[in-house]
This record gives sequence, structure tokens and C-alpha cells, in this order.
Amino acid sequence: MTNAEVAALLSETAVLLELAGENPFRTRAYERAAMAVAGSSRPVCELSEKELLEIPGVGASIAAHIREAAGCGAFGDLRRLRERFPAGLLELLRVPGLGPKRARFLFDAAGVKDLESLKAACEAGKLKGLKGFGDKIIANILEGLSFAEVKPRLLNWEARGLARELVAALKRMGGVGAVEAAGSLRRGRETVGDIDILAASADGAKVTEAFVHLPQVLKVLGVGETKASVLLAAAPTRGAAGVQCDLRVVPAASFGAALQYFTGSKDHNVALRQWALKRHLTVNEYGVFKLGDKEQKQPVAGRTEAEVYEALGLAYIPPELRENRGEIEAAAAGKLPRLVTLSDIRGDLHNHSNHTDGRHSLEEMARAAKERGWEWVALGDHSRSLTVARGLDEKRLRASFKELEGLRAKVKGIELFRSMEVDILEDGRMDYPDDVLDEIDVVVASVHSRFKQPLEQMTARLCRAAANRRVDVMGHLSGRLLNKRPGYAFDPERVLKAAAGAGTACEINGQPDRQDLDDVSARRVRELGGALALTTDAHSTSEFQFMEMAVTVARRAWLEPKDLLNCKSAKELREWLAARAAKP
DNA sequence: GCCGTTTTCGGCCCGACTGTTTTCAGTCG
Repeated sequence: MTNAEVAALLSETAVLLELAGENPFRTRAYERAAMAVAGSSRPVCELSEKELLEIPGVGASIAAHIREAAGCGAFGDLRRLRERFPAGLLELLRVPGLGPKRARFLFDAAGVKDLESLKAACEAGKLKGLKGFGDKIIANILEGLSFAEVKPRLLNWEARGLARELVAALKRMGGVGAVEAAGSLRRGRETVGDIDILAASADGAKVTEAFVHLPQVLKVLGVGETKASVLLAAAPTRGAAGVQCDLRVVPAASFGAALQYFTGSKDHNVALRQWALKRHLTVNEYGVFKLGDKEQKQPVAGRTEAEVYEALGLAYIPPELRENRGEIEAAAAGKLPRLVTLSDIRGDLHNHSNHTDGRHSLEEMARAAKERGWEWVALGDHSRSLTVARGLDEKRLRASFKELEGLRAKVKGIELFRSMEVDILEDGRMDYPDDVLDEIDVVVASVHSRFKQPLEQMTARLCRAAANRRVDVMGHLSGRLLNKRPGYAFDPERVLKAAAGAGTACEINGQPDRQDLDDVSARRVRELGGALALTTDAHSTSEFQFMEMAVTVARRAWLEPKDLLNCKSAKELREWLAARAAKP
């Protein structure tokens, strides 16, 4: 089992304990342990009991649970909890405004056992008159239902992890050549419905047969000579259990054409085939053929994707751009962007240390950033209003400045900046006075309160922050959490314009469930001539890897190194910050 | 359930907001 899967079991336990009305601190202990496991850089299933106990937040019982789960995929305490409640009850918690207490109450008092019965109970007016359920709460639940009913899709990051394992397993098999994940995962879509994998082999039957016997497979839906469909056992996202995975096996000679075909998107492929027809060519999953070649035994191209695009007179189009948003025309005109890659990244601007809600010290974060090969890093924390995260008041903030000053002498070979994620208060003012903001190298401004403000108010609030010259980066602008809650109501166009006008950068937050800005808004920032910043929002050293997720979103947004603060040298970044500070 | 110790128990980030109440419970971050 992967750490993500073990973490999922622990958080499921936490949720069930809440439903059971258990001691909230016990619940929290499981949540904390889940976070610790998810953030651990070592595979917990392979650790001894002694090593497990070294993980902060893991004690004797949870260590035993992990050992048990490593063997059989679950542990006794969890199984017993699962038996106490219908599986659908967990879905209820995805309704914004419905927590464990109300869910449990509805289960006991109204027989609500899943989303469907909740909806029925709402519509039949059964909730009316129940203690604590007034008109407004019922209206909120009905509104939240439509959000919760959408079947959660696998986050790109989770799908990536699952696909990586399967691709590696396939590559280890004999007689298998190239193997690649295709589909929306390869295009970098923020969530994916299923996982498509393509393998090159002369013996399809042997490969599909071996594939359906991999340990990751929960259920076989079908298996033939060229294709196998299975449900996977892993379910990192609650509710997304049994994600489907399709394997297709093709001869090496048509691997490129098949990869192109199965990567999509559908719209891109339709446009590509139309483009081909105008040039008396036809494209399918077996190759590119001349229109007159009815037999289709002599492909013009097909072994590699690059060959396929070349045969059509196009520059190679990276998968992230294949959404029929102008990429074919750009490829024809030689005007595709030089998309940013992970190796262009020189540093991160938004993350958290154990001064607030991060797991590691400023020094550990600095060293981890250095190990990543970054030239600089802006180390951050939360501002004072975010009391849940023990946000820094001015005194603690100044102490952290001092600590960072010491680290500059201690950690050589990487330039350190101090960043802070500063709350945008409800009227658009910042959570620190101006003179304090002036002392912070990089100010990332974010909304963490009053999500339900009306659109006008929220837009004005965000515009005011974006126009503030002391704000350097607008953090996770939409506030959405994928599979958990929609963003708040605001007019993105006005806010993005305000930011671009003031030279304030907009963040692409790489947390797998944020990816905020999304690709469409990020591309809009570029069109408006604004700057962008990729960030990890890391809450532990290992989460610096979320830069990879941010890069994927950036690529989908057509971004080039010159659009990104992350691709500046330390000197250039310092100059950029100084120019902002010097503004009147 | 974890952790630290003032070391085998007692504390565990908690304030804001909402909608329900009439003094508070639940949810959220």
C-alpha cells in the first residue's frame, strides 16, 4: 500500500469516529496521523514498529493499525466502525454545512443513510420540525446536495501516482516495449474519470492477462487480446473507490498513433483529422495514411507521436495543449509557446513552517528546497487572523525574521526570502499594517474567511487586495477545493485585470486539490499581460513536490518561463520585488 | 489516541460565523 492509501484509511477512521460521537481528541489523533503518513517521505508499510513510532503523531495503536493494514489492506478497528454505519453516510459529509453531528442526527432521527435518501427527505419536508433544522439550514443542505451529488473524480495527482505504479509494473513484464499513461491524465486535466494506459507489445494477450493479475486490481471488467478493463483497489479520494483503468496493447509500429489517439482530447482529435483531410491524409489510431490508400498497409507515420504531427505538417503539440484551443493553428504557424518545465523552476514563493501549521522548521524547509536544486526559496507562514493555524502576531513574525537571518548564514548555497500568506480581511484590507507588510519580502494575499460574501462584495474585496502595491502575489484566488467545495462568488475578470494593472502576480497553487488559478484563468492572466507565480503551498518538506502539479497547470495555460516569477534568478526576483516596493 | 512529563494522567491551536436558540450547537478553517 502507498502512504496515500494508508493515510486514507486513517482519515476514514477519523470520520467514522466523529460519526460515532467519539472523543474529538481521539478523532484528531487519527487525522494528525493521516497527515503525518501522507507527508512521510518513507513508505510506511515497509517500516518496523520502532521506525513507525518515530513519526510524530503515530503511537503504539496507530503503528499497530498500519502494520496490520500493510498485510491485508485494512485494520480491525476500522472494519468494526464500517459495520456500524451505512457506507453512504460518509457521502453526507461532502455536503457543505453538514458535519458529523448533523449527519448522525439525520441518520438516527430521519433514517437518512445516503445522499439519495437525504434529498428525498428534504423534498418530502421530513426535515422540517426536526430539532435544530430551520428553513435556512434545510435550504443550505438542498443547495449543497447538488455539489455533493457529482461523483468525485480522481485528482490528477492521485491518478498520476496510481498510473506510475501500473506503468512500472507493465514495463517489468517481458516482451513489453514502450508504456505510457494516456487520456486526460496525460493532458494534465485537474481531475480524471479513469486511467488509460497504452503499451507496445507483439503479444497482446500475454500482457493483458498479466495486467489483470496485478495486485492493484480489484475487479476485472473485461480482458481480451488488445484491451483489458479493470477496477483498481486503491481509493485515495473518498468516494472514488474502484476507479476504472483501461489498458490497450498495440504493435510498436503504431504506438505513436495510438498514443496520440488515446491521449485526445476528442475535440483536438476531431480538429486534427479535419486538418489532415485538407492535406489528403487520414489519421486513426493505427497511423497517418494517404487518403487514396484504402488498404491502409503503408502508414506515412505512426511509430512515434512526433512523427504523426510531423507528417501532418505540424510542430509537436505537447499533450497539455491538446484541447482544441488554438493549438493546431499555432503549431502550423510555428507559434507554439515554449512551455515551462520543472527544470526551469528556480524557487517557490508560498509554503508554511512549524511556526504555524506546517510540519517542518524553517531550516528543514530551507534545506529541502536546496536539495531540490532551487536557487532561492521564499519561506512562509500564516498571518495573525488565521488563529486555527496559529497565525503569527507581529512579535512572533519578527522573531521568525531573526531566525531566517540566522539561517542565511547557516544554510549556504540557496538564497532565502521571507514570504507570508497574509489574510485578506473582509473589506479587502490586509491582516498586517503597512509598516509590517513592508518588512516581508514576498506578501501572498489570500482569503480564508467570510467565503459566503455576495459577489459584489467579494469582487471588491479581492480587487482592493490585488491593487495594493504591498501585495506581491494573489494566493489561491478562487478558493475552490476540488471534490470538497466550490470557490466563492466573485468576478474573475475584474480581479485579474486589477492584478495585471497593478503588476501583482497571480498564484497557481500546486496543492492537488486546489490547482488554483485553473488553466483557463491563468491563460487569461497571460493575455492581460500579468505575472504568474507557481507555488507549492507546502506544509511539509515533501510537499515541495507539488511544484510538479503547478507546472502542469501552467503548461495547460500555455505559460512560458518568462511569464513566471519562479523562473527569475534570485537577483531578478529581488529587483522585481524592489521595483514594487518603490512604487508610490 | 498521542504526547510530555509538573512522568502513567491530563491536555490536546480555537475564534468566527451561522442559524438556531434564548444561551448554544454545529461547522469551518
